[in-house]
Order: sequence, then C-alpha cells, then structure tokens
Amino acid sequence: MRSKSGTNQFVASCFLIAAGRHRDNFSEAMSKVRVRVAPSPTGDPHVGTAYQALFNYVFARQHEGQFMLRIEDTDRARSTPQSEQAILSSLRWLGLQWDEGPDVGGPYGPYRQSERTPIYLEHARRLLEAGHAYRCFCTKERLERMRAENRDKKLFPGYDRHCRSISPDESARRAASGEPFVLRMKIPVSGECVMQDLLRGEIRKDWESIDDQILLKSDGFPTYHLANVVDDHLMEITHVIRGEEWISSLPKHLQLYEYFGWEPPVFCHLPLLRNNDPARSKLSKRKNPTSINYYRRAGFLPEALVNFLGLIGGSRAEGDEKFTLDELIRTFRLEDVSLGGPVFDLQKLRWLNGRYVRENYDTSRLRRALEEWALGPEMLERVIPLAQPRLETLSDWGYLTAFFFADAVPFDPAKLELKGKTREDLVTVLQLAVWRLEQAREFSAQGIENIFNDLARKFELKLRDMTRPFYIAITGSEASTPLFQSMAILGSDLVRMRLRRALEALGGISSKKLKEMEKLFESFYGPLA
RNA sequence: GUCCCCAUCGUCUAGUCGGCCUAGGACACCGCGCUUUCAAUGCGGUAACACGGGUUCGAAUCCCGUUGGGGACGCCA
Repeated sequence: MRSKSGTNQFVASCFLIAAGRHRDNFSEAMSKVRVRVAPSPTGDPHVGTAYQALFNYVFARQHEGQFMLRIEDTDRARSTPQSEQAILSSLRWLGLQWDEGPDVGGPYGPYRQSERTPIYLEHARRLLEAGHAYRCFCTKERLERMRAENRDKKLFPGYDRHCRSISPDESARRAASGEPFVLRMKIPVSGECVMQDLLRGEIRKDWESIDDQILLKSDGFPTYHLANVVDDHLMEITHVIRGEEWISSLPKHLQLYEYFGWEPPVFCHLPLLRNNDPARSKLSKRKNPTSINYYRRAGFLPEALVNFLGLIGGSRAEGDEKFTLDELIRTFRLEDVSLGGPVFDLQKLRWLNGRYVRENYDTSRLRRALEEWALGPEMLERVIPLAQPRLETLSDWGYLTAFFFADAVPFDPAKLELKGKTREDLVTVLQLAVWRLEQAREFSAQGIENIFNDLARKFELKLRDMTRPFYIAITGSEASTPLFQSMAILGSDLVRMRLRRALEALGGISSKKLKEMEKLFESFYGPLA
C-alpha cells in the first residue's frame, strides 16, 4: 500500500509549482522540465508506447517543459527503419507531437541512439578506466550453463562475476589479442539500494540480488541501461516517466549515475496495460490488438484513443469521462495515477469512440473522417481493380467489398477447414502464417504470396487448398476478391486480427500446443523473434 | 524458484492526512419507457472494499501477516 502522506510529501517537494504555490521561487526551475518517450523500433507501434508518451507529453505541457522522442535502436538485429517510421507516424496521428526528435531535430541531438555510438564508447571507457566496469570474456555457452545450473539449484541466476577478478593488464592484453568481450558494470556485492519512485515512495532492494549488467555488447553497441542513462543525462531529462517493468533495473541505473557523478532525474514508473483475460498479464499481441495501427485501421478516432488512455490511467479530468487533450493537461495529476495495471477494455473504448462520432462530428466532418479512414479515392482505387471483374451490377459492390471496410467479419466456423487435414493441422497452419506475416517488413501482395507458397510447400499442401480457410477467416466468404492482394489492402493489423479470431473460433491454443508450433516454426524459419 | 511492485463491482475507477460510505460514477449486463426496426436516449436493477490479525470510540482508508495477481531475473528494450 502506498503511503499517501509520504508520497505527498515527496511529490510536494518536486511539484510545488504544479500546485500553484511558490511560483516566484520555482517557476524558473520548473520551466526546465524535460521528459522523453524512448521507443525501440523493433515492431509495430505499441499502444503501451502511446500510453507512456501521453503521460510524458501531458506532464511536459503542464510544466511548459519539453517533450522529446528518442529512438532506442541499439538492438541492431531487430531495429528497422520501417518500424521507426511507423512509430513516428502513429504518435503523430494521436496528436502527441514532440518538441525534439530524430525527425524534427533539437539542441540535444542526435535523437537516434545508433548515431550516438561514440558517446557511449567514451562513457564506457571512462567507467572501465575508473574501475567501475570490466571486460567479460565469458562465452554464451558458459553463461547459459551457469544460469541453468543456478536455476536448478534455486540460486540467484545472475552472472557469477567470473571475469570481475581478471587484472586490468590481462584484460587489456586479451582484448588487444582480439578475444571478443562485453563490458560489464560492477554492482556492489552487499548492502541495499534505496530508490525513490514518484508514485510509490521509497523502494529498497538488496544489491545481492542484482548481477553485473552488460553495458557494451560484443558488437560494440551499448545496452539499454548504458545508453539510457547517458542520454537522459546529456539530454538533461528531469523526469523519467516510464513503464513499471523498469523498476527492477533502477538500481543499475542509479549506480551508473553515481559512477558518473551525475544527479539522477526523478523516476516515475507507470503501471503496465493488461490483457483482458483472467490472468491480466501484460498486454500482449497474442491476446489483444496492441498495434496503434490496428486501432487506426479498425476505425477508432485518435482523440478517442488518447482520451481512453488518459481515462484508464485513473487521472481523469473532472466530471465527464470524455475529455480533450487540453482538458487532460489542465486537470491531470501525475501523482494520482492509479497503481493497479489497467485492463485495456475494448468495450469501453468503443463506447467512448461512439460518443466522439455522435457528438463531435456533423455530416460533412464525418464524411471527411470516413474518407481519411478508408473511403478515400486512394483506397477505393486499390479495391476497384479487384472488384471490377466480379461485378455484374454496380450494386454488387456492397457485399463483395464489405470486408475491406470492416473491423472483424462474421464467418461460419464450420467452414474453417483444411482439405484432408485435421483441425489441429489447420490451427498450426494459421498460427505459422500469423508469425510469418508478423515478420514481413513490407506487407505487399507479392511478399504475402511468397510466404503462402513457402508455407504450402513446407506443409505439402496445394496452395489453393491451403488458402481456402484463409478466405473464410479474412473475407468471411469462400468467394471473394483475390486473397493476397486483398490482404495487402487490408493491411497487416486487420489481417492478423482476423486470423487470431479464426484461431479462437477453432478453440484457441493450449500453451503446450503453442510450444510445439514454435518449435516447428523455428525448424522452418529460425528464431521467432 | 528468487527479488520487486500491486490489491474497491466482470472492467475502468471515486474514495485527498480514519467518521458525511448501509461505498459514488462510467463501461458491460438485465428490466422498463420513447421509437416503424436498430442504434441513440431516459428511468430503474444486479454487482465490490481479497482474507486474517492488530491500532482506534470508530478503518475501504493506518500497521503486520496470508492469499491472489503482475513484473524482473537476456550480448531485448
């Protein structure tokens, strides 16, 4: 249970201006509020990112501070420019415009971590020379073995500091001889780390339970921990408002601030969005649409989505649950955010969205919104060539193309079948297709066709037999416009959502079955990122 | 498993330093009204302080424990 008085005291010391007091003394300091959202461009733009961005944005606006966007693309294997683009455009769609970022620039750039490598190397060097970090030459195999053993013995599974005792001379010699290494930070071996969280007050954690974090990977790129601390300091971030999942690595971050001799920012860890399942686990794409693009393509309005995200944070504008961003900026109180992780409740989002549609749009404005969504010339000109050969009258258009302009489509589950195969087989084919489609960087008809051809070959199916259930799931019908082109027009998010619904209609997937399918997938295509 | 975080209706929450709470609102659900249908809308209803100990004249509100849930334990972020 959060200690209200303790928290309030702490909050008071940080936010006197927010309460409108002591303006004379502190307005100068408070005008320097600088916050950031720091997404990793490794996939679809996530609603969790929007959630974090929203709170940072609102907090910055309240204090007349700066809100910046920093791209954390230090994972070279998984970061893609497409993903970065998608994140930028989806946050912009939501109206959460940043003051500094990779696209708009700013005085603290570059804002893309992959362009800041020399900065991290320099800071890593400083830690190494000061004896706060050391080279680790352990192989992946050794680490895996060690972790597995310790886990079996129910011991702390962290790194055993095998290389911490190597002398600086030997370390330098081995590095010079070309032996691969990573850089690890020295974590205190005893004592307690005392942290302050804006929402929770004091948090304590034994240093014993924390291992020597890798700061520099063997590819020479920093890990999140190093890059994030260095950047937050150099970019003069005053408040780190981020997800709860980071609490457990806060000690590492604080220790880095200390090693560098820097003043740490105020930390505020927000609860994670949850799935709408009995377990209420962290919002995941397996169980929920998590991509902002899904909501956009499914016909949600950006102002409704933003309103909804603000609403479930539990810090809402006074009165009505429907409020604008400006109203949220006026009444929001960061320190009042609810600590229980909110379930992302689609039903309530739909209701709220409906209110915006009914209350904020007149006929012509709604017509424009529909055009912008999917009824514009660009979209229609993509659909028309597919429909034309199948039209006898113009009015055939309605039923033939309805699935392009829908979120979910109704279908008969009994028709979901794979010729000569079991239901289990069909589930496997659908799930592997979902995974392959997720990996596709460009969702083009040709790319989709390649994926399907390949899957058909792997499963020894005729393409036309394999695609049949996909027609049902995606278009709701056995007879429709061509599958791959239709999928490309529908877009990755709607396609995957419909396939997920089909999987549910087939009875869902047990975790055992899921494991089997992962194995099969990896035997075909390698690691499932 | 270990550590950390969290805990009010099915869901989102109100509950501002303990009394005005026989716990309020919203979504969802159910019923009734309005209506050519549906939706919208109006009215009404079902529904929660996880459990056990304290502290106190008095606890949803403070403390401890239990249980439950989540997160972390990566050369991912």
